[in-house]
This record gives sequence, structure tokens and C-alpha cells, in this order.
Amino acid sequence: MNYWLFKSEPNEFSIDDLANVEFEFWDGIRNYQARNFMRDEVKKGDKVLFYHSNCKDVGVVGIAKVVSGAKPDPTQFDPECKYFDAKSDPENPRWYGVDVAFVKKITPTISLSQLKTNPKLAEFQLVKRGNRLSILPVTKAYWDIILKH
DNA sequence: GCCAACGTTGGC
DNA sequence: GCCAACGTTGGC
Repeated sequence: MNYWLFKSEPNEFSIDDLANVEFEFWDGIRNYQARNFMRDEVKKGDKVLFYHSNCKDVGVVGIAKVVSGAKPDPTQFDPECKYFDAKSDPENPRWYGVDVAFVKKITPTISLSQLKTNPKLAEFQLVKRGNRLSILPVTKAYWDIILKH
């Protein structure tokens, strides 16, 4: 089993939104590195740190789990959708996603500043400057350090 | 294949 | 809202 961190802007889709649904298809990934993780490495049963970005309280707000394998992201074929990609071929889709389900909320939020001040996490991709990847692999060691605080 | 211009991400 | 960092685009 693998561990991940998924970023979401809470005004788009928050941990509370996830708590209110049976599961949610994680759409809108439009970065090739994140796509490669989604398509090739994120597996059913993997665990996910749910991270709120671009908001007042930035940080890890909960845990989710992956409940499906990779599936083509239907929004890439929807001209009405902001995630529409005219260059994606339905025979060979560019963008993928997985279903994720709520596991639990973490309160209080584990803030980014907390993570940044933990010397054990100094090499964790999330706290590196310029990090913009919306899906990050998390090692078991980092997972444990982040949740045991 | 280089690289400048542009758009996006995301913390603050 | 600002701005640094980064990815993508497109001309050459």
C-alpha cells in the first residue's frame, strides 16, 4: 500500500465536502507529473492525506482512502467544463483520476507551518520551496511523522 | 532544441 | 492582492 498527499482548495472541494459523500472522483488533475502518479501508481486501498491549499488555514485536514483504480477524467471531454482539453483523444485519454472516500477528519488542522518547523520533515517535498505538485507521494516514515504529533 | 512570454499555483 | 516559482506554449 502506498501513501499520498492530495491538495484541494477548500472553496472548491473541502474535507467536509468529502465527508458528506460516499466517495468522490478526483478530477481536474492537469499536470503530467501528477497525472503519472494518478494513472500509474495510485492504487485502490492507498491512503491519502487531504490537504487544503490556497486558503486561510493551509495544512493537512484529514485522511482519505483510494476506493477505485485509475479512470479517465470525464471532464477533459466536456467542452462546458473548465477542465476541458480539446487535445485529449478519447481513444487515448490524457488525464486520469481515482475515486476517494472520507476516512476521518484531523482536528485541529496540521498546519503547513507546523510541518515546516519539524526537522524530520525538512526533506519532504511539500515543505520545499516552489512546490506546486497537487499529488505527492508520502513515504510511510513521513506519514507516521506527520500523523504523530 | 532553445528560450522568452505567458499562465497558473499557492503561500503569505 | 502580491509575487516567486514553476510548467507550458510557440516562434525561431
